[in-house]
Amino acid sequence: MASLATPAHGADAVDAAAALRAAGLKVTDSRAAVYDTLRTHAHASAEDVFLAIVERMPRASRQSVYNALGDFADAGLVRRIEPAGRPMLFELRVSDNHHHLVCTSCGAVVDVDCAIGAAPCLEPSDSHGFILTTAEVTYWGVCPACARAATPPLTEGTS
Amino acid sequence: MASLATPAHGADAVDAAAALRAAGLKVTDSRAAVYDTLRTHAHASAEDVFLAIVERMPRASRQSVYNALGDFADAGLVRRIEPAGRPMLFELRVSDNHHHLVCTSCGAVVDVDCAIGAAPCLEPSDSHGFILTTAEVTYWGVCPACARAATPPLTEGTS
DNA sequence: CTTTTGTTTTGATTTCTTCAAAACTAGGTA
DNA sequence: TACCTAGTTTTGAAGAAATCAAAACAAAAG
Repeated sequence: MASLATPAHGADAVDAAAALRAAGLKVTDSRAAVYDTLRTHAHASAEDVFLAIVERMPRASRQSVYNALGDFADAGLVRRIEPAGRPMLFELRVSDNHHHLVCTSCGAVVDVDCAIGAAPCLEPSDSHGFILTTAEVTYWGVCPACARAATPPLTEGTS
Repeated sequence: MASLATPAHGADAVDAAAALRAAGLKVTDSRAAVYDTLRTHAHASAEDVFLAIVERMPRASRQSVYNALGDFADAGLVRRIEPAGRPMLFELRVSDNHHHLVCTSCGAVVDVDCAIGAAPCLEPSDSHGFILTTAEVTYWGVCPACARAATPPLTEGTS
């Protein structure tokens, strides 16, 4: 195995750099690491990202993660979601109108495509004069894993 | 004017007390005040409620407002909404499935009835095995007042 | 009136996010 | 290549919102 031209995550690094440059952002190791983390961890919080990158980059700081995520969001590279009662989450999927399913028990988040047709929920019954920009749909429920965990062991209870 | 049987907000107080009792909650001045505040201030934050009642009840505390609002929510007397990036808001309108329009500029919140039919957004394209309980729709836009304020004075600019 | 259960107060604490300024570095320029 | 400069990262502190905990207190029942 050639020890020179093939760093473990070479391809990723290149892609992240390209994506950052395309968005008009200066490329740094820190930003590339944040970007790559979002590729493997959909719906990651700032803390999640920090914990993921601090292993490889011991000098990374939470603040730089917040900076990077904020810059990405401003540049349209990332979408920020904030389910009630939970820290912000970030995702790379930005070019479509999709919604989220959130587990009330563990906070797990899953993407869902828009329910009916293209953008159904974008038209409220009465806009009250607001100039609308987006419609956000959040489905709340219990994920399969939590539902299973919550169900009694089945050795007693249901007769 | 009879000084005895007609306290300024007697009717309200009675109604609030009745509502609290009906929900199985002990009736206190503090709770009644919180409840009444929600009747006049739809979509109030805990701080809003506190500021509203502290005028009449100088000894009121933020904590008791949080307690009351939490208890109300648990009892189904109140609905809690948490628009991204803003403090929680509370509303008395609980017995229907309605959604919210939030101003990205000033945070103003307005109720909107469900867009299509009864509960359209309650059915995602794929529930991913989740046991769904609610679907929450938030429309984001700029309210009339903020739109007006943001528009240049119209004495120069548009020719 | 007394008791009991639950509420309010007080004050501290936690969690998440943002602010600010000094040290540093990517990318352009001579 | 060496330098400059705008922009980034670090460090540490501060802020906002909500929650926790225990002692003082009050509503409703007996």
